[in-house]
Amino acid sequence: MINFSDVLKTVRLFKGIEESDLHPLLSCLDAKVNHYEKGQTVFFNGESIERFGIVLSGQVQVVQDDYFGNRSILAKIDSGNLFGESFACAEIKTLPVSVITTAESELLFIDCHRLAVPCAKACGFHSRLIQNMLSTVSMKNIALTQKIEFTSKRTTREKLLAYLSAEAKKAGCSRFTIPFDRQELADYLSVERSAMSAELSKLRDDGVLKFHKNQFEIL
Amino acid sequence: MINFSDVLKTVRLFKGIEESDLHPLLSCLDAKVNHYEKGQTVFFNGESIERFGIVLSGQVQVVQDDYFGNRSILAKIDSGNLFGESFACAEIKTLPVSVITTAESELLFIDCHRLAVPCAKACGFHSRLIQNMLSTVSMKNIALTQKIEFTSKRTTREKLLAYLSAEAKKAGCSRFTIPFDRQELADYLSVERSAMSAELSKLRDDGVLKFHKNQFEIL
DNA sequence: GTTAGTCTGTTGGAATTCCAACGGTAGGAG
DNA sequence: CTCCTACCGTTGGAATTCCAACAGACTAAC
Repeated sequence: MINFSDVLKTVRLFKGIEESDLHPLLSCLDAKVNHYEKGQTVFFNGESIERFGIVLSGQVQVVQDDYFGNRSILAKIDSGNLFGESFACAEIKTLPVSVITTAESELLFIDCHRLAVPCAKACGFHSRLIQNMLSTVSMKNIALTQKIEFTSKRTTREKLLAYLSAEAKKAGCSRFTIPFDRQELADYLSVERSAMSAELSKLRDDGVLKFHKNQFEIL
Repeated sequence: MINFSDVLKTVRLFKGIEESDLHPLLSCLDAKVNHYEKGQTVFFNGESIERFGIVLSGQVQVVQDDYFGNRSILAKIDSGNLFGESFACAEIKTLPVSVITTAESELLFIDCHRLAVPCAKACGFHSRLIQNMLSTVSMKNIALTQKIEFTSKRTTREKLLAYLSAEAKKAGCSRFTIPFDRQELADYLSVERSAMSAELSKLRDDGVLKFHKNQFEIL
């Protein structure tokens, strides 16, 4: 295994684990690194996976083909991030998606069972790792639930207000900065950018909020 | 602890664990049962929780109040099901929701850390429990992701086709039965029931699908 | 059989969103 | 400075959805 420690440090799953402990941990987990060329398929639709992946370099995409053959991109996974962990952990029999590389990539694979079952040596990192894994999946869960709350509103105005008020609540302040530009926000809320811009202006004119670029204030 | 074994058997988190092993397991986890009257608050918005709950009898609701004070119901949790597990596992500092009882209830509480860290006795159920927990949270994750795929489509027609084709794929057959009535399906897809009904009829007239009640066939 | 209640499909007008196109502004490159 | 590009707001007509109301089919209770 080449030296990927600078990437591994940034992986949330390994948070709280000393850099010096990473190597023994990975061999304990029987982790394996594979090299992929651009455009290769990592996980095939329909197969059953027991390992999930971590992108060490390059990028992968999670894609889905529907009944009619239309392909849609569900996620782009960059260096330092996990993919397939939900499917591996949920012990899904047939993968409903495919994972393909969009660039030459180094990918690390870890067996979900190995992670969940304490090893014979009872190494001390294991419980930390398990907590991190649970935390990672749970946080994704919370983020997804929140997104659904926003997007399930019927009008653009309500979606915006739901999102912005949540951000204000999170910031604990009526003034806050959002991490999206307009196009990204529109995509996140599943609305049209121009219609959203118009609605933002309307909200401003109605005296509900002020904004400048990514800075917002609810009045 | 009174005899709740008939409920506990049905809890997914304990799948694969012998009924006779449940009692020692629960005491190993330091699980506690509390009684609540109807309308009591179990978890308060803003607090930090380390335990999640399992409904043994009665019902709880997960509710959220937005910036403007409007309350919305995020979930109704019946007997045998978990609540708060994502927040407890993700180690969220301030709970963004409240949990309240909608009926007189018996609730079981389990510490997330206790669950993730192998106990001193190294009891054999632990790794099974951890796998079940990971599996439970991951499955919820997958379900949420799928729902977002459907609802993020722009038109009712596309939402319907995305959902129905996914059901067909899941069933492995162009004929299948859905678990919703019309109103529930409309709520799930975040569209208007009547508009959805109209669109279903249009899809039938266009020769794309057939249906009778909850039975559908894609042509 | 009658009645009440629930579920589903239909319809028409009001409201909203989509879509494409355009203009303005800010920032970077040459 | 000028050109170029990216981002944002605006606008108007087309398309879609929402909303309320109603009618038919079915079920359960009496």
